[in-house]
Amino acid sequence: MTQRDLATATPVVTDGRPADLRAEAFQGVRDARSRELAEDYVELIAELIHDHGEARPVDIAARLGVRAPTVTKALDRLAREGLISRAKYRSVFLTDEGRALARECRRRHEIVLRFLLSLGLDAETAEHDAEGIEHHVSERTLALFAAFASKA
Amino acid sequence: MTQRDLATATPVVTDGRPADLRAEAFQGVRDARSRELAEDYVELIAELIHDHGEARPVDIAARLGVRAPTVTKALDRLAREGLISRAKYRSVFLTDEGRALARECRRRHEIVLRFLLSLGLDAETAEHDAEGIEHHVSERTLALFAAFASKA
DNA sequence: TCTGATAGTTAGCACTGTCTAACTTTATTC
DNA sequence: GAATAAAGTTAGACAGTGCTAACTATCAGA
Ligand SMILES: [Mn+2]
Ligand SMILES: [Mn+2]
Ligand SMILES: [Mn+2]
Ligand SMILES: [Mn+2]
Repeated sequence: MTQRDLATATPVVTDGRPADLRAEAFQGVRDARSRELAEDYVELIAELIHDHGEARPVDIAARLGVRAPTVTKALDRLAREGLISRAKYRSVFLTDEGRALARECRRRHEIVLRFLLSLGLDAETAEHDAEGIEHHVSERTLALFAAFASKA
Repeated sequence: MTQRDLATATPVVTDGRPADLRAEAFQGVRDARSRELAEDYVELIAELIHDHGEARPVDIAARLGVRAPTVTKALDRLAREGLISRAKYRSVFLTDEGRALARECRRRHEIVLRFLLSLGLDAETAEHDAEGIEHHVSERTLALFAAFASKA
């Protein structure tokens, strides 16, 4: 068997799935990862505005566990992407688009969280895991999670 | 209410949880994210070695859906971290540490995958979501997933 | 209204993870 | 065994995500 055979023998199969389907899955995960930050930021900003009337960088930093300049830079990106609006030395506002994304993220977060709790997980671990998992669940999975949680 | 009050009123509570617990969760997610790449690589390398006798960069690249130089650089990092060993222009081997990590990742991957399937998710979406979720499930959650899948 | 404390920004560093273009090495095939 | 194809590396670009140190702006209280 030549190397080329090894690499591309008719449909390339490793674990029973063609290589490009796997590649697609990995691509999807990379995409999700690139959106994670923005999602956590807008979700948190919406929450701060709701609970305290405004979202200040210092509060964002404290809750995310990062330093102030990290937040400044991230907010610049979010502004560039049209998710927030801001003026120098002032607190942050969500654009319509940002608000929509925040709502969507909050929904995902809560479905995942309720699901984990309904499985019997303790509250702290559930919050922990939900914070990561929320960015990697498809709409289909989410539907199953929601159904399970309301049945349980 | 002054700004300082807003930020640190006795225990800072937003949604019922103190800010540092949340920060810890986000820190955990950032840590997980920084391990994701290494995990996917060693898992895939182990699989290629098992199925084809060797793990060649070109095959890794095809399955991950990235270009060859991306793989070269990633493999350099993995070697630096002691997870793989390699010689220039040759295929890749796992160190003992790499093999151990690969086993652990494969286990997590399979538990998450089986769980999603047992919830009723279709195979392709399950693979997709598992590829992302696997890096963000705690051992506790994993135990609940495994129990649910074997009961179902 | 000063003034000191708090908040925010800027500059600059480090590392990750992706790419393309160009080159080198290895493998296949005639 | 020489020519060609395939695989792999190197160099260099660029964006993201984090940090510290140093500066600037705003706010709160005397
Ligand atoms: Mn999150
Ligand atoms: Mn969240
Ligand atoms: Mn994965
Ligand atoms: Mn995996």
